[in-house]
Amino acid sequence: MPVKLNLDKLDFQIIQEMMEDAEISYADLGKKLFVSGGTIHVRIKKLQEYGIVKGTRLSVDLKALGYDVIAFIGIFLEKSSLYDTVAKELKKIPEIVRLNYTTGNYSMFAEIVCKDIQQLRFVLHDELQKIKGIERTETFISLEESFARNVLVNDTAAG
Amino acid sequence: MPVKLNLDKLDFQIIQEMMEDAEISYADLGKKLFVSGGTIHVRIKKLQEYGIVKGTRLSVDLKALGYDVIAFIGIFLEKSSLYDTVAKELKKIPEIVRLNYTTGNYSMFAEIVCKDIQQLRFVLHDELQKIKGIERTETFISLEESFARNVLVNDTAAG
DNA sequence: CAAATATTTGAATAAATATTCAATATTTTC
DNA sequence: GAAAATATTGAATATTTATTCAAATATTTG
Repeated sequence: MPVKLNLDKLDFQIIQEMMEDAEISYADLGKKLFVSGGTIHVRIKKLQEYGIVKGTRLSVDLKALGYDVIAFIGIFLEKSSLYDTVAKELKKIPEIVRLNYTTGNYSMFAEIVCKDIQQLRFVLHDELQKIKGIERTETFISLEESFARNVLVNDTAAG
Repeated sequence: MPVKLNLDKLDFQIIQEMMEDAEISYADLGKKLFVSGGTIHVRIKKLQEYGIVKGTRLSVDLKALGYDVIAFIGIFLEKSSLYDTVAKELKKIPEIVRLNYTTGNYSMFAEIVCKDIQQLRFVLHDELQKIKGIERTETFISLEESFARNVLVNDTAAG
């Protein structure tokens, strides 16, 4: 059972700012939000205790590293009861970075990151086809990412 | 023109580790990767100069904040030339956190994060429908996220 | 509205950690 | 394979920044 959350505007502002840039110091963030560094400290400690804040991650330019190809894959299963076993197999493919069980047309929805179309072709054709229970797949290759951002967090009806 | 990258195994190991946890100190990361803290320092400086490393982001438990509903939206446009104007309109909707221009069935592919089904309904029905140029949409609500992780980076045919 | 409780402030301090750098080791070049 | 160039080491240092805490403020409660 989660602790009853009682977050105010400042908590959400801290989260929003640090989702963009976690390197900012408590003092500087305090200046930005018109409170003292001590208050930022107390709030972040609270957010960590609540389990809302779960550390920081390095932001990396994957394109610059050569990971140019992003695609989405809609997956049709032979039987939806096969979800767990197929998910387990998909997890073994490192190029697949995300998998969701979805309503609608597809049984599951995957995101894949590759270095080039050859690698994508290999995963789709050689690896996915081997997995028992997948009926067929539909691939949507991203030609351009228009934007990717964080959700705007606030306290309307939260917690 | 990007600087010719010359990244070795250690660079990729540093990136991989810090994509999971950016709070680790140079000394500790050095221990983990069997080099000195000084070497980690030099490598990270290089990665920053290359523009590969772009700061750190706070990792937040959105579910705990009440953002329970994730959905994917396939969007059909009346004419694919309308992409830019529609993208601009979609960017104004804060619940839409990501938009890709894709090959395949749909013209564009969006991801949306909401607090509840009511909010999702509102965005789909009241906001998306208002946008000129959208023919129709297909929504896939995530019932479960099986996994979400970073791609495995390495130097095969990189940079 | 007074008392009790909780929160914020801001400066002092402690702690952590990035940075520096001479010595050493490794790799590359000719 | 010797010389030159480059990279690593690891300890010393400087710097940053989290942490602490008493006083001041603000908020809640009966």
